[in-house]
Amino acid sequence: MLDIKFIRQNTELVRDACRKKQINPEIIDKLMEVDKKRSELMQSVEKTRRLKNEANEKIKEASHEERQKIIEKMKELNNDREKELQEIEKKFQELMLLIPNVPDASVPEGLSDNDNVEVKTWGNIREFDFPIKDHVEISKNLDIVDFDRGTKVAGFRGYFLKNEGALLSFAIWSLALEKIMSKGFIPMVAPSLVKEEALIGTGYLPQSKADVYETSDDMYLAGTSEVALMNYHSGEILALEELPKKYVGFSPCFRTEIGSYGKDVKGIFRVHEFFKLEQVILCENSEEESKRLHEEITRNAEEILEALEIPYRRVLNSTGDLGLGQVKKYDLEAWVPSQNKYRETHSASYFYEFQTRRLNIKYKNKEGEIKYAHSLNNTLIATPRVLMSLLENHQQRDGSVKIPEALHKYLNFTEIKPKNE
RNA sequence: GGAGAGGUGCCAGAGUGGUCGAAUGGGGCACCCUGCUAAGGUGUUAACUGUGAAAACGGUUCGAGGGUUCAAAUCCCUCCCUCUCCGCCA
Repeated sequence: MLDIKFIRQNTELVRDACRKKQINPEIIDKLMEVDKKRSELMQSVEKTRRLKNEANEKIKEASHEERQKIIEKMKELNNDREKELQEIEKKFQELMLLIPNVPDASVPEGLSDNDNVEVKTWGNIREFDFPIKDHVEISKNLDIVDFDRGTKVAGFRGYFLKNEGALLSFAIWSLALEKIMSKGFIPMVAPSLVKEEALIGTGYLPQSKADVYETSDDMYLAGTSEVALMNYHSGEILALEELPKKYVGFSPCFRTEIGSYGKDVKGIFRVHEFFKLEQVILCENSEEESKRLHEEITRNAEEILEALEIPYRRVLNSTGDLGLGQVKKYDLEAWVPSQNKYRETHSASYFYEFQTRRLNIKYKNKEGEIKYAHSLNNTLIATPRVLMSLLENHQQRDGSVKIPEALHKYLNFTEIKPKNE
């Protein structure tokens, strides 16, 4: 959510943000109209309230007769405008939730992820001197993912990680957790089952209702632990000394993947249920600080991919690929040999006050003023998605897969051999 | 699932229609005092928001929403949340 004062003063800027994020800019006109009405009504209503309050003061000390007189007078004050104000207020809030944050000037304009700009690549893309297999085939041969029984049990996009596949996941989590904790992140195991307000606070609702599972008792299954972690401090005023607050949350993540029915139907790339370690940061209300930490959390994730020896690239997302609240976003994309392209595995973004306004997360600055904090988040590692790249990039001629050295200390094997050839 | 209790300021906790933005205690902050010294005293200590250049002056907020009333922390309704006991359960 933006500050209405900011919108009033920068109406054209926000209108432009709508255009860039492909939101109908008419919403701004509507908002300004409602805002004007709201201000007028508010002033009128407050005037009436003032009269009432003054009368109340008098009544306290008035004699019986005076009292009756005042009461009669007060009865005549009509309250129609109160109702009107309430209705306008409701409309106002609804609109405010739909107003997008303004993208950073450095964000390239575009319509979709096709317009994202590559800003960095890392690692050498392997030249295979044998016919390569995709991760589905590899994992079947190694008996580390069971898709058939996965769909039998869990339906479309269901899967079981099995044997070394299961162990590999634990090893990756351990590696990632160890690395991020050495940087002062506080480890959290976060709820996935959350209340509606938690999703509104983070900006997933009301916009993206279709992407989220709703339970039979009106709870929701969050698609990321960002939701719970951001809500962790909702309604709080933090001390300056505790900022930046750095959390790494672990949780199962649920996504309906509505709108991508035909995409990535095979394998573990796009599933309804996965696990993720997520970085979430609350920091001071400073653009420089947000930008600095944004680079930092992006690097943190890159270091994990590097430890896993997976070639990747960093892209700067175009305006069309930004969420409602995001100011700027980098995606990390890991190399997938069988598809001969990079595929998204991480998403690092910052929001300025967009989320903290909704969640009411503040802190007291040096001057003692209460400010909204800034928020950022990034994937640290998501499984099983990253396994796709890991398995394919490290596959060997004989069908086995070599385990990257960084994981050895968490496992009692250094390669996975085919079990049924 | 059954039964009960409760949601008030940074915390604890009083308050059952106007004298309550809210007693009292604790904590925080400021100043003072000092041979009862990990002590004593005095004062102070909410957030949001409107008009305004500012000073200032208003408005809102006692879980949320609605209602009764000239007037609601206090009465009524709905919802949410928390806790306790029993049951069930990893």
